[in-house]
Amino acid sequence: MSKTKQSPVERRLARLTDAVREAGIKLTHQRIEIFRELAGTEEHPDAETLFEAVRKRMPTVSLDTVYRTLSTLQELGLVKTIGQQGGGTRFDANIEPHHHYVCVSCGMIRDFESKELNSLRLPGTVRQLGTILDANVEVRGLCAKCQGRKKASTRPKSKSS
Amino acid sequence: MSKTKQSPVERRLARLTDAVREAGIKLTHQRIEIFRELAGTEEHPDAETLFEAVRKRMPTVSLDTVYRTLSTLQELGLVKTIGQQGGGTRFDANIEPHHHYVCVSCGMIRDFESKELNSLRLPGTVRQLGTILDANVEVRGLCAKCQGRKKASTRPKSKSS
DNA sequence: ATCTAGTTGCAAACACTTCTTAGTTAGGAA
DNA sequence: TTCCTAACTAAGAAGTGTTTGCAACTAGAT
Repeated sequence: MSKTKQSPVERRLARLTDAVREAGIKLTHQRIEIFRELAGTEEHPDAETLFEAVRKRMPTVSLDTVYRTLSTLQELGLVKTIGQQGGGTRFDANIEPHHHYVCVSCGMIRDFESKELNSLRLPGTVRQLGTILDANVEVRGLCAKCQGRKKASTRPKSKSS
Repeated sequence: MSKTKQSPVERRLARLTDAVREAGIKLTHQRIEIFRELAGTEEHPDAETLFEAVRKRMPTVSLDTVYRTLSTLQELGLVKTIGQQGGGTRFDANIEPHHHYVCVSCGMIRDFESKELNSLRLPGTVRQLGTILDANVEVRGLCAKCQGRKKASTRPKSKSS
């Protein structure tokens, strides 16, 4: 229910307020500050970096809370992680250009080829960031096997409890 | 060991032999077996999985050798990792569809937008793997800042003493 | 067969993340 | 405002995934 024009950060903070209320959890200073910090940067920080930044304004905040809050924000769908989480680094002996399909449920990764995707037209803004070595596409979805499993377990779609 | 036609695995193993020789390092059983295992699977295993697999044939191999070998193979350019390695999980408060530019040197990540890339045409083979939730492009390169740094440090050694 | 630098196996260290316990603070409903 | 309790801090410990130090070993050259 935003009424006036807000900065991107304020808009995101408003979304936090809504989401927290809807989830029936508390809107604590820690949650606000941690999210504000993340929403206000383009640097995709890790937990430690975020902790140090928030600490400047809230000297008593603990690293543990940063981790817990990020986890909560993820459940609320307000925050995403970059790259895969959980499990270790995965290796690939295929050094030809190719793309990946990743199952969001079981983590399965499969290669696929596409000449078209090998030569994507990238927007000019990218070139301003630096040189381009390669570009690959990561498709995420639910693999055939996991679709079967989901169906079998007859689990109605529910939000995280 | 005398076969006329080579399987893809054998072809890759031949590349290993060459690369190892060229780099002036030793072609140990461990390196052969670890690489053979990785080159022979499409599953993009992690170090632990690879370790367990190699162990069946080489019961004395150790997990740290797997790690060290994978690192060596990476330096030789025979193996790649999927996703970012090193550092912790990185977070993103931008939940709109977007793409990433990643600097291979400093790890900097920047978002970029592209309507065109938001609606990529994916090959039909992908659909056979499972449902498609989203697809995003990851561009890797050397960011402007690191280009400057590289230039400065790669400068032909002028007489400085 | 001998030599030796590069490699390995083992254990221990390390980095990141999560969890435990216990005592305190503070959000927000009544 | 009062009260209930979720959420917090603190300090520690544990769980993963990865790296390192060191003595023993071995690939490959002589």
